[in-house]
Amino acid sequence: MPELPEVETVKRGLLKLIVGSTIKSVEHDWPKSFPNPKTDVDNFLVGASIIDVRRRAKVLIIELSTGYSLVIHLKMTGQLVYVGNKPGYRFGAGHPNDSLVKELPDKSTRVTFVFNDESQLFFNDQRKFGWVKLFPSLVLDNHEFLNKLGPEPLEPEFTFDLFFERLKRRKGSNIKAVLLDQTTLAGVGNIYADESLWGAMIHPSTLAGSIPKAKLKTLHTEIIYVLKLSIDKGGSTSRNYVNAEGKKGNYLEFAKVFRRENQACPRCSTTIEKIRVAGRGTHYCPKCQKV
DNA sequence: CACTTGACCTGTCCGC
DNA sequence: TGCGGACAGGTCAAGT
Repeated sequence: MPELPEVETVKRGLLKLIVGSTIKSVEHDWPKSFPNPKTDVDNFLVGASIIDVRRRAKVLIIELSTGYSLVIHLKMTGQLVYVGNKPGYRFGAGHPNDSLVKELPDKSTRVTFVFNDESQLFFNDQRKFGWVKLFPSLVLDNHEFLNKLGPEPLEPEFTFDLFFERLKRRKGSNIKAVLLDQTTLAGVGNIYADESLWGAMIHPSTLAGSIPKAKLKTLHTEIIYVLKLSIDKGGSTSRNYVNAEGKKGNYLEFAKVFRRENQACPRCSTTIEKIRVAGRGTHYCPKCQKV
């Protein structure tokens, strides 16, 4: 999925496109994608207006007028795409190369929301790992699911001292696994783990507990840098990702190592390698990222 | 607890 | 051209 920058980009799109809209009906086909009791759907979703759209880690929270919220995880291949009549908005207009989705619904559409003005929001998910769940808004802030997540890297709370503290309980794992662990730090996934480790010149297999403090300080800076840069570029489209208007993100044009195996390292020209770390494909420069 | 591995799914690509 | 296996922006529940 979509990591922090992609989810943030979707959130910003939805803020412009669906806040104020009222949900007229909902359809869904795959139970695990939409595991909600029918009574909740009838009482708290149908007829509800969209009040706000927020993000925590890689999770989207759509706050409803009924006191409930739609909580959405896109996992690996989830998309939330709006098709409708907002002024200035035309789905798929004119730029076929910018879009992965030509017509909706398609065969990966799992949930369809229809608004009062007949515009629609599609939750597509090829691999069916993602989900859309209704929760009472009041319990969300104390829900263990959100509570156990680590700090938001783009909030002021994410100081180097906090990062250093959080890393202490994961001294025995390699740093790549630690960056992917959402309870240590929220929002980094496979792309930005590789990119920030390249920036800090740390080998992805390095034991977290063995990294000098100065390098961790650089890593802290790089995490923030790559996440912000990616939001600037509208996120990364590696395969499936599109924003709320169905358009791809451009970060990978600026990526230093991710999906660039066999290309030259932009820093030292050594050939970038792809290996497996923490069970994930991992890209790094063997010369400037030593263990 | 800390850590690793397989499972959840569909689709695509690569080698035989 | 067909088929098998590996792999893909992510978590979880199990296992050690």
